[in-house]
Amino acid sequence: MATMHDVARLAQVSVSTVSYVLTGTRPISQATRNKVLAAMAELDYQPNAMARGLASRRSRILGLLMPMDERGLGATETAFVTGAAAAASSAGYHLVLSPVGGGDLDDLRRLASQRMLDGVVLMEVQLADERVTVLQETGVPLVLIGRTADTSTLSYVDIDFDQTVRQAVAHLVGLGHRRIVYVNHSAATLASGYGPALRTRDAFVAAMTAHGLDPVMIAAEDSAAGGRAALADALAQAPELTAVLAMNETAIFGILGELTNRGLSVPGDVSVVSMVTSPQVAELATPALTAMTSPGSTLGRIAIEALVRHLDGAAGERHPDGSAAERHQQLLPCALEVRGSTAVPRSRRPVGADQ
Amino acid sequence: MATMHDVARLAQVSVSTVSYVLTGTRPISQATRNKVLAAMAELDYQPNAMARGLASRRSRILGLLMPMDERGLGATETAFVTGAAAAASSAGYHLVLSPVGGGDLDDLRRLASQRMLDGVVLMEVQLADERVTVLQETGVPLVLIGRTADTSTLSYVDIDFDQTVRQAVAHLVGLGHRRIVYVNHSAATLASGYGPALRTRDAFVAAMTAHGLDPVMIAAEDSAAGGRAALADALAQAPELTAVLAMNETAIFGILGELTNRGLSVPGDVSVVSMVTSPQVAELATPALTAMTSPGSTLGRIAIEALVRHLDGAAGERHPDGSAAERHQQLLPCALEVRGSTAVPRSRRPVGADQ
DNA sequence: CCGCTTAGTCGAAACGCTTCGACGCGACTG
DNA sequence: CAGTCGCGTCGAAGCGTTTCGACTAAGCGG
Repeated sequence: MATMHDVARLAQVSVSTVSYVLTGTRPISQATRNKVLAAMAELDYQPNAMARGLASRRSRILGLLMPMDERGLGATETAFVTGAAAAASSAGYHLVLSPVGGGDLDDLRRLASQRMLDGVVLMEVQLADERVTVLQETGVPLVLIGRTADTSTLSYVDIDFDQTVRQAVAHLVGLGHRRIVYVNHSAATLASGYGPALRTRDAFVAAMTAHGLDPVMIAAEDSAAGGRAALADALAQAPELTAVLAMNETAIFGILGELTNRGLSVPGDVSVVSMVTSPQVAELATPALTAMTSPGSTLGRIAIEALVRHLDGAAGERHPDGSAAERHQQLLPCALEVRGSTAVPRSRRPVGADQ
Repeated sequence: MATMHDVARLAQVSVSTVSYVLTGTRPISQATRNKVLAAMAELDYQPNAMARGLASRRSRILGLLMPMDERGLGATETAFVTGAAAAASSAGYHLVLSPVGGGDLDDLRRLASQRMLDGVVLMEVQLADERVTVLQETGVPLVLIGRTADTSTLSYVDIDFDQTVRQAVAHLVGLGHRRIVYVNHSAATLASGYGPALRTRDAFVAAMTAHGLDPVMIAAEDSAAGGRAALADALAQAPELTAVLAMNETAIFGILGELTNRGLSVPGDVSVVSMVTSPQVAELATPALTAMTSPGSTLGRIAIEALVRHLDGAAGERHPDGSAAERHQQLLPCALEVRGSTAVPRSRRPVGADQ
């Protein structure tokens, strides 16, 4: 493994000159630069990341902290990751994913305070999230995907749930649906303060009320069985329903299965819209699902760009008022993609009327 | 940020003593150890990962290189990652995931040769995989998930596809099925040398032949539409089929949809077995799929353990014959989990006979 | 023609840790 | 009782960079 000394010796310049060629911190004449570059190529020189990190006090590594549960990562999350990785790479940073679970807060603290990460993007943020506190204590620059309850001091990028729900409801109402049921995540998830679940709930109530309609909501476990149970609940509470709006990407397959079991066709008898769903998953169903597609990779890119701007700009760009850091706060809506699972309701008669 | 010097001064010992307390490289008396520990606690000392890495020439970071395509990560891959992370953590290593795509071989080379990673686990290995070559050139210890064509010089852990297919076929044949169609990945995937696709294909031919049956195989695109097309193909080639064995986790939903469309019930008319599938995905279908469950987290754990053994044992444990490294090569079968999608065939008459 | 800036380069001091050789000392050994 | 050994500790030399101050030579306005 060649070091900078070797390069310097071969190019007959000092070590610092080699460093300047590499980092561009000071001007170097074209002739010298060429000599150095040639030496590097000849020795197949690669800078040692550790030494560089130690001396410069920055690792050029960004962490993406993603809780990995049994469910796996949907295409949405994957798009997010690839978007973030691409953005990091083009800004000259490496992106590493750390699969920190719920329990290992200590592990998280250690990772952050060992100065191995220049900055961190935190996914799946809860309204009250201990991880945010831990990370803030360590002083690592931080961008959230999602929002905590108090957003005032933090940078975040999140889906505009309000707008997304409003658009979904408008689509269904526009088709003529009046009786729409919203299937959310489980009661436990709601109780735990999962932002998307809470925000979409509120947005649904608001949107339906605005249309003069009655908002019916059901909580469903994140499983096919949960979806089946939720549909049963829904039909019990609102036998005349003609449309289902589902936030729960996992439960939706159970919902579809149960509809078939009960002899109800999609979209003939019941229209279904899936929220925050990737095209890939939407296409898995038969018929393919009309869905609100999440802006996954854009979200990832924006988060990283905000973080990098903060890091690279940290030098002198403070506000006139003396406030330390720029906050970046942004919401992106999901896009409506109409596929085969929504249609004009067959009739205004309650679907259960002929039973 | 407190440094080791601060700790040493506060504890009134030398810097090296503090280091020995931390690393356990040399014996330290209990009294001294306590003084040092107390000082660390008081200063909230955290060792600087970069300095440590520079001095010791090891980062205690392991890389998990996972290609992330649009499809997303299934529960199988997720289980793998969590298993690996847990194993790494309990061996005192950090595990970072790097979402290296196909194109960035240079990026990969840079990452590996900057001595930031002590070792690497490579996922989704192709039979002829350039990444393996690149990584071997850099001299980074390497464990594969999957196998290249020539396995002689490499460590790997992989699914025992032969055994898995044999077991799946045995299950169906045991129920009385004679006409079984195997739905593989796409022709393009096969042509690209994707090991699992090729190995299962060969294993299926062998298993069917052993039972005196005719192996019918269909390639399907990784999408629901691909699955629908594949089923149409299958019925054209073997109208009397009573069972489908599918390797393609994505296409399987299309297969199920198309069966329903054609008025064929599962498992009444056709039994379906999904290969290398997680319980979570299997439960999404209605009825839940009989599946060969992949040993995800075990696979991850074993891979990391092999890597760590290599790294920690690297000191003197060479073979008597002088060969440098121990190779770890292991295959794990998937476990058959019978759910609702398989049953005794309704009759021996071709399913298409009444058309 | 003189001082001043600026481009281009060098040498040396960090950065925060590990590790090696050395040393003092009490406990064995013969 | 001298010689050995191993435990516990120290000081110093790196590890491979970045970065800062200093120096030289050239360019320029007055």
